[in-house]
Amino acid sequence: MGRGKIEIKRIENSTNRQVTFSKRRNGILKKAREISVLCDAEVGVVIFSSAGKLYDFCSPKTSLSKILEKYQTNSGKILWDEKHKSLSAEIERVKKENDTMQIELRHLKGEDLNSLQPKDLIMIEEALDNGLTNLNEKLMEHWESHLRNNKMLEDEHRLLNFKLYFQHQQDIALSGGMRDLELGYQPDRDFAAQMPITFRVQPSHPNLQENN
Amino acid sequence: MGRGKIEIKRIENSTNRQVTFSKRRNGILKKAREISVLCDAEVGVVIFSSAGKLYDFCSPKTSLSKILEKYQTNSGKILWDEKHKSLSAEIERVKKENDTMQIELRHLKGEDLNSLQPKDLIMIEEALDNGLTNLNEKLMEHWESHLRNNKMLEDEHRLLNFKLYFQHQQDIALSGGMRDLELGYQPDRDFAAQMPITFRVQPSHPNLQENN
DNA sequence: ACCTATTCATAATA
DNA sequence: TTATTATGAATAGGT
Repeated sequence: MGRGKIEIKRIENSTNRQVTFSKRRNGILKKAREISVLCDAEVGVVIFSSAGKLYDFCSPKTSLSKILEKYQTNSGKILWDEKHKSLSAEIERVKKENDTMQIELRHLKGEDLNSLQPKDLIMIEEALDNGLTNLNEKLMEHWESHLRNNKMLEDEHRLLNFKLYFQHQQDIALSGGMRDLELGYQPDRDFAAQMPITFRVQPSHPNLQENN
Repeated sequence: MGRGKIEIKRIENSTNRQVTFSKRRNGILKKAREISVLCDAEVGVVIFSSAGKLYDFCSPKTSLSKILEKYQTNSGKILWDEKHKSLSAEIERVKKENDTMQIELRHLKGEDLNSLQPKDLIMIEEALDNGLTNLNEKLMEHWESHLRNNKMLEDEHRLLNFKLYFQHQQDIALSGGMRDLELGYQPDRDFAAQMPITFRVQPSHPNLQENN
């Protein structure tokens, strides 16, 4: 097209090359715009001149990012930079770790045991036993601390009662009047109900039986 | 260019649209190739048809990756931003899941219990109990299957012995000779040592005591 | 897919 | 760079 046919090979004359680039570049970008409108296509064009100047087109209602993402999923080619690879690898790694833990958790909860050999089952059992031991130790600490606190409260309570009583007697002595003393220590009857299951003696926790 | 001028707007007739797409797509890709050769330009084109089919061109001696990397440094636009974000979010999500499981695992193993309240400890304990129950059930299955197999072997053994003995007696009867019968069933004395820890009766597994 | 009248893009030129 | 224009290329519509 033009005053003469040309061969498709590098234009040696730099000026001509530049002019041709300018014209054809516009031509391509125009065509890209047209096809995207006419045919409802998603188009992305990126052009660098030999001088390194950038020109680009992207069909409306989308973005180069989106087009390129689609390109990757569609072509299987990977356009990503190193950062992406490392991110993907990281995901892969963490997901694997996740799976391993998932399985271990299931096993500890007594699920998905069918594929395991007795040897493995016994290892899990030992882990569970161990966990229970540690757990009971910790619960015992809590319990003892609870008892200690309770004892302190009780002592304090008694002391207050004593003081009030003493005051009362003093009042009586001073005024000759008579009042009911309504205060008095009352143990918490609901306490047993708050006691953790662990400490209600039951056959499933012989260690605690021994500790009792 | 064609039998008539057309307006640049979406072609409603689907067949026409498809045909036009096909023609113009080829046109663009050809132009892209030509400008890259004629003008020594770097060109990348990605086109998706409305049906989602992918066509692309990339100038020789380079790659879409390289062109796009250059695009980013040159334009300042970050094509990967969205992808980056989604990947990072994915990592974040999976790592969080990981941490949760990590903590749960530790707790089940009786580690890092200091921050927990008795209520939480009891929940963990119930999970462990549950796990142990399931586990023991599974081990019991293995054990019983083991015993069954053993019984079958034993029965077979007895049968063989009986047959051999019978044969022996026949031989004696027939030959009048005398031979020692050296075969006989002997129980496996080491078997107890192979018995998994679970089944050796011990105070830590009262359920099994009951099952015995 | 092929045909071709027509429009469009552009090479040469200024 | 831009404008002009002759020419070849691209393609719309039809088969």
